[in-house]
Amino acid sequence: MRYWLYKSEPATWSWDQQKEKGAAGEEWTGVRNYQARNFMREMSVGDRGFFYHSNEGKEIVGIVEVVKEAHPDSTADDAKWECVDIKAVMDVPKPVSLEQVKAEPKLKDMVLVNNSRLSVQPVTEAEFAYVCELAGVDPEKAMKG
DNA sequence: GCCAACGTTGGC
DNA sequence: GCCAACGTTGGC
Repeated sequence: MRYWLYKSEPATWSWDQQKEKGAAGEEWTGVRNYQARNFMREMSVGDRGFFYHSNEGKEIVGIVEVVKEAHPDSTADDAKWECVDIKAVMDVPKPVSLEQVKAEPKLKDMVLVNNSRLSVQPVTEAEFAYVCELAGVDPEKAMKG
């Protein structure tokens, strides 16, 4: 089991819209960055991740799970671009802001802080657990389902 | 709305 | 294969 973070501008694709898709989930389309695509290729069904609102909000608002591994992105002209399908698992009671993440010494190495332009990124198990605590989520539930 | 950081493109 | 020009992301 690995952990990830997905960024989305709420004006384009929000957490509410993600939740409306329910257990079937939805394709995480639109990634046009090789690093981000390569991370998606590494994902397995069941991997958990954070859903982050960029630009507006700038906070982690929910927990998602991979339901389908990497496959061609139907919105891309070029077959090289791929996406996974993810579903919403749970809200976080206390969204964790970028500001909070930056203020936490334990989270100083998060990609979110160090590479602000990467839209799909890995999160370590320790980081994931700690952010869960800040978010008011039981890490056991968030990490094991 | 600005701009820094970063990635990609394309001329040479 | 270098690197200048350009485009995009996303924090501020």
